[in-house]
Amino acid sequence: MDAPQLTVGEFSRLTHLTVKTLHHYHEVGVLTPADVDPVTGYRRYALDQVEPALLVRRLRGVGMPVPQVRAVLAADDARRQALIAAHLDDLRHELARTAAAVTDLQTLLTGDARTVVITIRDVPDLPCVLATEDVARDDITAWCAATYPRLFAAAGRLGGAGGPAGALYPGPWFADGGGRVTAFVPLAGPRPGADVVPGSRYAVALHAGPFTDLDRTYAALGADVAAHGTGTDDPVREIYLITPGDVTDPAGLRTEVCWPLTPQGRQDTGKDPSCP
Amino acid sequence: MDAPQLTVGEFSRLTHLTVKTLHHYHEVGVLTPADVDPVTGYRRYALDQVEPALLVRRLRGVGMPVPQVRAVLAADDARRQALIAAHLDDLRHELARTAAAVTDLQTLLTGDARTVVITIRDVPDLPCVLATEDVARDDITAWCAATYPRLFAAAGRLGGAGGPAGALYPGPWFADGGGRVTAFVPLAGPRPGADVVPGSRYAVALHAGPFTDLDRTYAALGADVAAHGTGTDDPVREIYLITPGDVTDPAGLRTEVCWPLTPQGRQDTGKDPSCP
DNA sequence: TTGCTCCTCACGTCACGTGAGGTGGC
DNA sequence: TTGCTCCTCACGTCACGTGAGGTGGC
Repeated sequence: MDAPQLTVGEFSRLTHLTVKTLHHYHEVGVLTPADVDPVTGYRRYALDQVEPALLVRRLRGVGMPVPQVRAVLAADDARRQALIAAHLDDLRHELARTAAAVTDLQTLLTGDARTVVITIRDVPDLPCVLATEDVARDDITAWCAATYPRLFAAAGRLGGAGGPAGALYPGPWFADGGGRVTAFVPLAGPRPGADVVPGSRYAVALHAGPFTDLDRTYAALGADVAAHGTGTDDPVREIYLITPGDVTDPAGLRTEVCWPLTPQGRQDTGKDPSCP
Repeated sequence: MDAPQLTVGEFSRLTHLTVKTLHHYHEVGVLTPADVDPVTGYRRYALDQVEPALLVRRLRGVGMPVPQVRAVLAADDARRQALIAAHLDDLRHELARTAAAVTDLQTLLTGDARTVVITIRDVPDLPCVLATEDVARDDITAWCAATYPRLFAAAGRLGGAGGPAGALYPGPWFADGGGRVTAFVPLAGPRPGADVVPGSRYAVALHAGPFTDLDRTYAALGADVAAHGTGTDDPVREIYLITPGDVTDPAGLRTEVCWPLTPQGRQDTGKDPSCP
């Protein structure tokens, strides 16, 4: 007796996947019918394809991308567990990101911390250890998490860090959704042959809170500079006074945003609240 | 003195929206530049467009669809609050859905409740109040929540309900992602002129747990029927023994799934555990 | 034979991203 | 004048959904 096979319609009834979805899964190789009639093109599914189909439905239901679903189906049990666990971890991160985004939105709506104090500061050339790389906007957090420990370790071997770490973001970085970034850690003393982050005159604002909110400070700062017409196209400098390594609550983070000015622009205000 | 205007690149630096994103928002009318040079096509943004841009970034960050974002920007303060609150509510529902999907996945993986007991039952014609409508799969939960209270109220006026409510899902319903559904509530006594849900022989399985897991029971039932070759293309019947109105934990739900058989098919098993 | 199921294109959706190829402004 | 910024198509991505137009099986 032949093992019974199912048409797409019947298979769809068992699995609650639409026919169009089954066509799609056939096309991309996620659920290939046990049999395809070479003349009519009719798809035939075997009963033992029902179980994988239920799994596919659930994996897609938790947002796993189709290529990963295919990988899960092809994997043995141990690897299957690992792939699924990894995706659930991605889900948790995504959830945390969304929660943070809701907080950001509410912060904006309630108008908390709207006052941004802008000071003018001349920053000298800074001997540093630094790293420059092409980084996409989406990868910047992971890149920083990997890079700064390395830089601090290197600085330690050269006499220790001489101040908070920072980074340089060229003008087009945000416009392009990524690009060349420079991360640096200043050295405690002058060091012959060390890299140097060039000084400049800056309009500086202190950003309190999560990085996702940085655009608020950028906006206030950039709008002020635009209104005065004294900006340049040099990179923006960020200085990380209190970092995710120092506090667990993102609300505790402190970052200085430094917008480059022409040397002939506004005068150094001397009194800089964040640099007493 | 002219109010300073910003090029896309500059505006992008202030708002952290990419140039491509700003082009897109221009095209779809979310953020229209204050000025567009008629000859070069150059976009110019005003400083007071920075604030709406920050809002757009946050609304998109919490997943609000672009048309809704446009509506928020166009709305006055009260309506704006309402639209945002409504979306955050959508987000919460989506979150609950995902959490349930994770549970479903884990249930499948641990293999809990895999044993499905199948019985054969002859169901007689049933006098009912019923509602038939075209419903998409995504809308089915909301439709049921709206329809059953109405049906129970109607049954009450006709002498009360004579058993648990149910529904008929035609064969192609799942294949097509929706279609004509019939929801019914049986009447306590015979009632001249009342609608009748026609009886049939069914293979019946009791589904314990959330509706999102129903495919598991459909699969077991449909596979069994396919293996015996005694199925028909009549609608599947669901019977809601314990409904979301009865319990808060979806794990407590009890639903009978009835797969139609030919009258000459397998015999009524007589002893039906869920119908003592 | 009727009507349902099945088939294959081909295009639409959503919110942008990715080049290609060309021009404007300092 | 060079090089950067800006522009407009046109097409790609992702996971299907939506018809159109036609054929197979009971």
